[in-house]
Amino acid sequence: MYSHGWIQLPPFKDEGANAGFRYIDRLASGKVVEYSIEEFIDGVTISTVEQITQAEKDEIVSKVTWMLNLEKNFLDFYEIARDEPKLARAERRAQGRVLRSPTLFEDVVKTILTTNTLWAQTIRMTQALVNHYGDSLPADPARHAFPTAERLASESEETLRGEARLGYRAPYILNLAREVASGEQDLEILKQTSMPTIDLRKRLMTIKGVGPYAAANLLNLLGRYDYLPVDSWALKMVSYEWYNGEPVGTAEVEKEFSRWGDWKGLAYWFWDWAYDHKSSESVPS
DNA sequence: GGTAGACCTGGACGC
DNA sequence: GCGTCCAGGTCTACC
Repeated sequence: MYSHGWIQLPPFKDEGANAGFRYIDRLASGKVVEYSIEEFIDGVTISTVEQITQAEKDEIVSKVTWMLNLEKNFLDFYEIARDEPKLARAERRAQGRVLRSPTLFEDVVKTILTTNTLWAQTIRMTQALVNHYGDSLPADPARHAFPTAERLASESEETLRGEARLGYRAPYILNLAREVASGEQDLEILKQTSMPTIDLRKRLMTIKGVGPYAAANLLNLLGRYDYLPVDSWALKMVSYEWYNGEPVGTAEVEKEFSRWGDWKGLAYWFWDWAYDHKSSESVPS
């Protein structure tokens, strides 16, 4: 849940340590509900305030299973991580799962909003999209679900720039929304595809606004861990981990994690970075 | 296939 | 108060 920042992006709502999280969702029926997810013995519990049908219940269970990647087994990763002190805590903490949105459309939009900006801006832009274009939660109309592709597709680039302040990302988001809404782009099928990772990466990079970093981030979310989302943060971490703070490039990041093969992404994601420990004494935060 | 320059935004910083 | 820089990159034009 806390392994990356998604929990901070609406319509997720963090309920605090040991209290799980909430998510406002527009179901296939069009009904907008909020569900709470809490850890339970050997699993999670899901609860809603709203009255829902059996079909809606099944839909929510299916979505939460995807969001928490509950069907994934990480034993192979733990096996190779045990001998690496920097990863030894992963098994103890049951790490490996990375929170994701119910739809890949939402995760692609959010990933594009992480590029070339500060995290605070990513939160602000996501909040703006949700507030302006997401369907209201009937029980609390001030709160909203994530906007559908159809809703975003109906907006103009100027509106997305002016209202949501997406800047140059506005045409990327609009283009994606229109392709998904028209059926030209089927992102949901990519969740279960068996195509090789290299081909899936190429497919993701056909989306305007999705480059090497964004594609690798999305591949990790899709459970493909053989590419690294190398961004400025990764360069900084690797620099302080192995190069005494000297500037490094993508090649150095790739080199340091190459030995983890198909688990590269998870090794990177859950690495116990030296930078975190010494940041307060030697590195400006 | 590699590289330079432009791109929205808003907070931090220096003056 | 103002100008500059830059941040969890990507696209396009050009070579």
